[in-house]
Amino acid sequence: MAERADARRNHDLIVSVAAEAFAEHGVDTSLRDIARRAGVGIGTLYRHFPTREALVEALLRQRFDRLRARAEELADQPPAEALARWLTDVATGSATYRGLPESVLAALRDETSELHGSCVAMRAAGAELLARAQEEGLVAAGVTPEEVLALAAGLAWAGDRSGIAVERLLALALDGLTPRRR
Amino acid sequence: MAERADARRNHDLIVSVAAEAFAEHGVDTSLRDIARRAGVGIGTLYRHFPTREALVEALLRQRFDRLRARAEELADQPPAEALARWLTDVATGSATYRGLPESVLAALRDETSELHGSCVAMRAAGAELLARAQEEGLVAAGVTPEEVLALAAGLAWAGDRSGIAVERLLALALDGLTPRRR
DNA sequence: GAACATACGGAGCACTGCTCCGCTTGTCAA
DNA sequence: TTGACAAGCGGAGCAGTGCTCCGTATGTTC
Repeated sequence: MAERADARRNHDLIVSVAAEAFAEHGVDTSLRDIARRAGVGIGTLYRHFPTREALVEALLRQRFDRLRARAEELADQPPAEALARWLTDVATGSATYRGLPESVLAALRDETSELHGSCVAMRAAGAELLARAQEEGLVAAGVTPEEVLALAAGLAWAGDRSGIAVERLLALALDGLTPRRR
Repeated sequence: MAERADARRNHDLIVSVAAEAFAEHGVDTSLRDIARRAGVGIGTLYRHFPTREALVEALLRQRFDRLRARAEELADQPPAEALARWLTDVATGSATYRGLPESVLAALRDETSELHGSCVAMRAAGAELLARAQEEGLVAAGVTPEEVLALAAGLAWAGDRSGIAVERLLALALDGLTPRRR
């Protein structure tokens, strides 16, 4: 028996309402509230998304895919600029929903997560940019993609909490707070 | 009428149990649980600390005071090292309780907070270190104390979530990810 | 030892995440 | 068209949360 039409309709409805609610109140929004706003029962919401993470994942996957695509777009630009631009996109994009940076780091670590795959693909694309910058000596050799992503996520988090622009914090970290003695 | 002995006893008991519980499960630990572990009723806990923030504040104030003192200790060291050491202390100290970096940034912003005073004092002491580093051209002129603190808090947060050492992330930010073209 | 302000404890309210299950409803074969 | 039935729906219900309120107990003072 094929997928029922009402099920698909509800699925999409919940996703779109959740996107709105998350953007408005962060990823900790009450799921009951989302169900209410979508006009479905709480049971229906849980049928489609057994955990809150599952719902976040549905919204996060496309974000990861977009960031991967973005990294590939930037491949033909000068390494330093490409890396800086990409990290800015990562950080500012993470500020869409309050609580999202946490999900990003969680998805990277949790290998059983549905998201892990697309998250790893994104990281790999970013790693490419990082490697190119390192080849040209623009970034220290020992720096790993994980470190760079953690840095970006942390600054996205801090920007949200402090009211300081994420771009500013990222610029400080990229240029180095303390200029090199020369 | 003087303060009752049982009240003072309970107050101190709750604080010490809370410190333990926060260190173990983060600042979002159930307050009912803390009351239970302290052997007092939930009402008693709320009588002493009307909000969760009040309880966090009681634990945070001494931390701020210590960081202020630490900044003053470091005053006679070379500016760059002094700033780096102090920020390391800020960041690693923030990792004591999960959720603490958030409280730090919140206390800085919320001027009505009980904590605001000691938090501002700490910031001022840190600002001194920053200013000295800037005078010697070791840090770019436009960088503000708020930005530096937000950076440290964000990296403390990211370190906790990513499993990467806070010191490592801070070192990346201080040295600059992208070495200067010269 | 009496009087009384002060502090205590927990029942209770409105909320949360999540489960479970009786009742609909969409779908497809007859 | 109609019947059968899997699939999906909705919400009552459970255990937990933060927080309030108030009758009861207790430390303190005269």
